[in-house]
Amino acid sequence: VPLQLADSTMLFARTGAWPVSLRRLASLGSLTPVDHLLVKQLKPQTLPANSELTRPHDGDAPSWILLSGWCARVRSVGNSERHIVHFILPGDMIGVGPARWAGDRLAVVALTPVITAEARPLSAVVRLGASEHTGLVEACARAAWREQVYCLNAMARLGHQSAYQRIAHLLLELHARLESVGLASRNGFQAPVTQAVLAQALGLSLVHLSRTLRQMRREGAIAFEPGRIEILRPDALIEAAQFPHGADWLEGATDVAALSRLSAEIK
Amino acid sequence: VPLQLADSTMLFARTGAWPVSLRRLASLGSLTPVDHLLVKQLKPQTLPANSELTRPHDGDAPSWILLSGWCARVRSVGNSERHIVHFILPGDMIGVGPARWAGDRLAVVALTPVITAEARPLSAVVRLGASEHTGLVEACARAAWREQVYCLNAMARLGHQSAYQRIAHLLLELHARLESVGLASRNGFQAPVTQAVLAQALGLSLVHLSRTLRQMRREGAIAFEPGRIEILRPDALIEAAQFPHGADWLEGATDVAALSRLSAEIK
DNA sequence: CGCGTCGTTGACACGGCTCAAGCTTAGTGG
DNA sequence: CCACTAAGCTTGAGCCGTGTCAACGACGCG
Repeated sequence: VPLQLADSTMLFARTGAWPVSLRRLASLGSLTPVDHLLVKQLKPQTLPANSELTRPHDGDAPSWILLSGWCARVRSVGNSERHIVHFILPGDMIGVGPARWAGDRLAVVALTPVITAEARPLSAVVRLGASEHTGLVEACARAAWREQVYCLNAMARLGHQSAYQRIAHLLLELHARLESVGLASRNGFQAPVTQAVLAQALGLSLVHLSRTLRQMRREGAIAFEPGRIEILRPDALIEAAQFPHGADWLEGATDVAALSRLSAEIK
Repeated sequence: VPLQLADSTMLFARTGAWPVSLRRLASLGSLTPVDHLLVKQLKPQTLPANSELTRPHDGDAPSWILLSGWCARVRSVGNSERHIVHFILPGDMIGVGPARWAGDRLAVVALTPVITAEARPLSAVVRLGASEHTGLVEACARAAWREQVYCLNAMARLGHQSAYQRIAHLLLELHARLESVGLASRNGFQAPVTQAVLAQALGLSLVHLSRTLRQMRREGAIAFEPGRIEILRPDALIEAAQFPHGADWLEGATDVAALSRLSAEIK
């Protein structure tokens, strides 16, 4: 686990600040220099693993922007079982955005030590929808949108896929998400979480998850060491996953015609 | 299946019009007489089963309000398997509301013959957020909220529950939803869908669903005939379900203290 | 009457869970 | 520096929940 943290904080220190969050926002909407300043002025702080960033029924939920480490939205079901609804990765925001949705009411916990920033100013701007920040507002709206898409993906995984398929799909999704903020190499990424955590997100038992991961490794589809995962044969995983893992398939502004034209050109 | 339809249309004819939808909206926000008129002026129409009310990537998705029959948001995963994300019941709206969320991009199909009304005028009013319609706007926002809660419930079911538990939870949820619009008796409701449909929503095979339903009947927990389900021992189902089935647990405006006071008074 | 859909039931295979043990690694305190 | 411990991962054995395949009956419809 410390591997990833070190990595992340190094990046954090090296580039000055905010590379992840700005990269994320910029990929979702066009930011002005003022927007950049707005984000950069937020004060980062570190929190230990297992901190609760948000409680289930928080009156006015705090707003955060995650700079390093992984979090998860969780819901406890039954006796002491916790269900991970979806992961929150560096660059993601928590409770920021104009459109609140039901998932916002679920608790958010830090799965690792994290670096976050209180994003109240950002949230306020976005909620006002100031006209000089349309790019920023749009970026936040899209971020919220994606969060929901990841939930829908999780549903499809849980409802209709085998362990192997679920794992394949989740790994591809995580890779795509991390890649979009520059935290993944071409075919690998740091995954600073325990297998138990992945199991909770996939609705599998720890033992079976471990077994299936090993099978994937045996087949040469993936490789992994503690804290890091390599996707050796993306095609194999995509084949197994059976449905799109990016967030684009439900992207707000894209239309079908354009998409099919695009895919035709690629072929 | 015709049982339920006859029932519903009779209700529809008897009470003049719109009892379901108005009841639903009124339960979510306080409506003015003008709001009532606005809803009543929508023109109802009937559509056959399996109609697609919304396609996956519809440019400007149409708005509907469902008056009779059941619909579902579906997503196809893999080869020819369709996943039912959640059910849309009489009184529910489709594509109405200020806050669009990702689920809106999924296709909606009619599971039965349905009576719907094009709700474009309603949608327009809500999207403008006219100040003389705050109650209506709030009602729509809450409706959208609930839709999301039902998705989250589905996730928890799929991720961490056995067949028996999933069925128990879904039945309770459906009962609660139908009861809130006056379409359920104290312990039963019309369920005009095939077991295959329930299986798709629960992520179970048709055969196993059938078996488990029969087991529940054998135990005296439920009773059913084609098109209708009775919950004979709610306590048994609640015990099995293990987590709340109503939409209240995540309700936007309510605070915990008020809720606990309320439940204390009831006892 | 024949047909298709829906529900039911049985037999069987298999995926995934549970229990349990053993292994590595890192952290802790003597 | 070396036990000692705890956390995480792996592996095996066995069981049970579910999926699959297949056959059948009931019902509604043309």
